Parts: sequence; structure tokens; C-alpha cells
Amino acid sequence: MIYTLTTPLYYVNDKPHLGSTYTTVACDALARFQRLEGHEVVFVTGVDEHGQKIQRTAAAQGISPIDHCNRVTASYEKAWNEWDISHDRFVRTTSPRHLPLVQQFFQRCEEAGDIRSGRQTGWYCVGCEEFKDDPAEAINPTCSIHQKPLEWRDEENLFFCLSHFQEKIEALLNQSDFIAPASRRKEIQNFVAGGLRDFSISRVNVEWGLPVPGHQGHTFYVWFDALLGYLTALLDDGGSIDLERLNAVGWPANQHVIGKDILRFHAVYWPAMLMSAGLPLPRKVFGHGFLTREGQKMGKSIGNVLDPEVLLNRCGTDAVRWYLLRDIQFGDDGDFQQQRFVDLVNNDLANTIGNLLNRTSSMSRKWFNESTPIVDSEDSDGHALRQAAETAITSVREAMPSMAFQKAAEAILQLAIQANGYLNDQAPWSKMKKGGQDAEVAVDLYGVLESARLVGWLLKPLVPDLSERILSQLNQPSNATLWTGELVWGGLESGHPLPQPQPVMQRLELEETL
RNA sequence: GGCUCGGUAGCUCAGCUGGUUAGAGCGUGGGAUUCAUAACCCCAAGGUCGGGAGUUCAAGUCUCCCCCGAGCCA
Repeated sequence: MIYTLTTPLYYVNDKPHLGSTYTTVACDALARFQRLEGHEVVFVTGVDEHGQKIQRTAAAQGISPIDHCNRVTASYEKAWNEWDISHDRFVRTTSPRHLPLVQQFFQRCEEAGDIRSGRQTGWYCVGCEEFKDDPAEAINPTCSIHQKPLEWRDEENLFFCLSHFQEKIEALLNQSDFIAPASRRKEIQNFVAGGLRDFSISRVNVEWGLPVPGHQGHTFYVWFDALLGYLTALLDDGGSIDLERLNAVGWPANQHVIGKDILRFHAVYWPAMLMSAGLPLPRKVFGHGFLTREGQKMGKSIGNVLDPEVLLNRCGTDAVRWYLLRDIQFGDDGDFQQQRFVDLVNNDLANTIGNLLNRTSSMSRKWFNESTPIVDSEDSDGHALRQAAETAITSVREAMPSMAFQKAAEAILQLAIQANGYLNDQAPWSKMKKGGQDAEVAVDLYGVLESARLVGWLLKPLVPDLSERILSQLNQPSNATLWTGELVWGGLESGHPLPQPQPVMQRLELEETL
């Protein structure tokens, strides 16, 4: 049973910004979790490269569209590589494999009687690649999103008969778990209730697009072509491009993770297209929120854009991943606040977790021959921290599948906090001073080290690098592909050598504003 | 203009189907401790739950009106 997960296919207008990084990191955490749980995962990401906007952006730079695409796409690949994203597929809509898939899909829709031609006249925004509803007699209307003048169009287009799917789409949206988070459902339902209108899926005079078979001069509308990239990605396993193969390679997707702005395309247009082509529907569409910065929308005009590359180079993946996943309720809008970012990373990662490991490992080495203490299984099994550890494990496993990263992170932190508290209560350093209580101290430290080992494993999907450093500090192999066998109390070996402790997480000291 | 989602401690937010003195984390102040990354632990101050009216024995939690913010559609 394959677990298929997708990010949006990002539009290659510019290099990745913080928003696309956020989405991708979140998907990465989920993908890693599902793999550790034993699922065969296909994690898809990629880029959407067609459309008039790309054509014009390239022209403005005096380069060909494909050169522009190659350049921007390379920046995505580089970024995901640096962020250590564990995607299985990276699809490009300019890939030669994509064209036959789009044409096959289109033919199915055409044969199903869901394609018609029609005249489309009206004001068009190239930025949105959409016709607007401004009245025909409007003089110099502008797009409210892009603040750019609309262009008058009068052309023959092919239309997808979305109107044929009114009832079916309504029924789909009535399923309580199709759109997540639930708070976004009504907006889409109301949109659909207003009556679905056919939408055009081809353009004339846009050369930078895939040709529509049997319709000279038409290229596919970017959205039609882009959504199909998900299918191309799945078929990109060395086999043939054949829609019949889809269910063997991971379709339907378990989850499309997207920004809330493109929820309509994924929850309405896309399912209808799939229905027309006789293909199964994705199980869930998750529309997450947007990030602001210090309470303000990020934008070039305000000049407050936070570049993920700067963030990465200055602070590292762990810090940023942790902050984004732990502090922002995935689904809701979130605000990036630098001071809070620094505070949380230092408190949670460096102090609570890092220092816990550091202090305990240091004690254990000092008093138990540079190793973990030797305890018998009875003492280990009945350890005071065992319950806390098992609670944390259960919570993480419950929270992660629904992308409740915040809950998972809190559960892990809770275990570390309890272990720190336990140490302070037991005060092994005092016992050692008094003498004669080595056996008791051994049990105390074993339980804390074991908790740290579990924290290390539980952090793996969220902050994989830090996880590895924690486990290696405990002299544990971290290369297991499954964590089922690891997430069991008592896994830490008695009398196991411990390396000289090194801080696993540096405190962030940011003097400057990033 | 219609619709959707928010408005709870300085900050970010939890508060399910209405029910004891409204919670957490961060920040701030104080204390304790020394194993540790000036760390960890404990304690404290701090809120008329956007405003108003209503339903109820009882409302942050339900109804209506208004104000503010974000977004979707016009």
C-alpha cells in the first residue's frame, strides 16, 4: 500500500521563497514519518513551467523560456537538496514524458463529452492566467492581486465542462475529511453552491505551452497541464506513460498539500477533471496557511521578504524546521518573529533537549566508566520515566498523520522537560557526593539517557539532522528505516560506551535582522 | 456588497457537545541548585475572554447587532 504525498508544483517565476519552503518542509516531515512507520512513500514535488507569464518573464530577461525554466528549476532542486528534503520524485512539466500524459488525459475527457469549444471574451490577467469578471465596458481595469492592467481578449478556447460535475463535486465536498483543515471547507462549498461554470483549458497565441491534440494553434492552459504533473510524477518510475498504470504506482494520492490560495483548483477543478477521465480522486487536500513576518505581509514593495536561503545559511535546517513546525499550527496562518524564533530554538532545542543530553551523558561518563550505566531489566522496566516516554510516543504517532506538528513537538518536549525535572528531583550529583548510592544513580541516569534516546528518535521526522546528532551522541546507529523497533522503552544498552559530549545544538545569537 | 475564518494574559496561542477560583509556552521578576550549552528546577505577577443586548439556574463557550483584522467571491 503506497502512501502518496504531494507538494504543489511550484511556478518557476522566481527562486523558492519562504512559503514554498514551508510547504515542502512540512511535507517532508510527514513523508519521513510515514516511512518510519513502515509505509512505502512516494513524496512528489516539482515545478510548473508553462504559461504566458513565464514566456514574458523570459522575454524580459532576453532569454528563451526553457533557459529561464532551467535556471529557476535548478534553484529549486538546489534548495530542496540543501534543506535535505526527502522527495522521491521531482517532476517538471516541461519533461518530455509530460506531454503524452496530458494528451492522453485530454482525450479521455474529450471522449467523455466534457470538452467543448467556445468563445471567450473579457479582461484577462496574465499574472493570474485568468479571465476576470470585470464588465466589458470597463476602461483600463487592473487586477486587484497583481496591480497590473488587464488585457482584453477575444478568442476561441476549448472549455472543460465543469458544469457537468455540479452534484458530484458537491457530494465530494460533503465528505468531512476531503478538505483540511475543516475551517476552509465552507468557503469552497459556497463557491460551488454558486454554480460551477465551465472553464477554458486552452489558449491561442500562447506558444509556451503544450499543444492540444487535434486543435491547431491551441496550447493547454497552465493549470490544466500543471495539475496533471502529479500523475506524470507517479508514472516517472521508468515505465510507460499510460494512465492505466496509475493505480499500481501510487494513485490516488493520500494527500495534496497546498497553500490555501490554490485550494479551489485542487478541491474543485482537479477532482472534476479526474472524474471526467475516469480516474480515482485524491483522498485529501490540505490547504495550509500563509506566513507573515513580524505581523506584516511579506512583499517586495515593503522590502521585508525573508529569504529562506539566508535563513538556512545563517541558522541551519534544524532551527528553521523546528520553529516552523513547532510554533505554527499547520493549517492556520503564521507569523515569523525573529525574537521568538531565536527564543524557541534556544529554549527547546539547545537548552531543554540539548542540555539534557549533555548533562546526563557527562554524568554517566564520569561515574560509569565513560559508558551508559549498567542496570538490570527489572529496574529499567519499572523506571519512573517510562510512562512519560510512552505517552510521548503515542502522542507523536497520533499527531503526525494529520500534520499536527505542533502537538507532536510539544509531546517530545514534554518528555525532555520531565526528564530534566526528574534529574533535579533525584539529584544524582548529591547522591554521588554522599557515596554508596551508585546503583540508584545508575538507574536514574539510565532512565534519562533512555528518554533522550527516544527523544532523538521521535525528532527524526521533524528535525532529521538534530535527531542524528543526538543518536550519535548516544552512540546509537540511526540508520534504521523503521522506528517501530526503536520506539520501545529499554532499547538503550547497559554499559554502552559514550563519546565525549559535544553540544548537539548551538544556541542562536542573532544580532542582526535577517 | 455577499460569504468564510479570526479577535482570550506584554507576545504566540489552547479552551470539545455552555457548569467549580479562565490555561500553556515565550517574555518579565524572585528563589533554589551545580551534573550541564550563563544551563536545569521551583515560585510569582499579569486577563472586565473585541463592544453591546439577549437566552439560561449558569456563557469565553448559544442567539442577534456592532467594531477591528485576514481571506474568498463579486
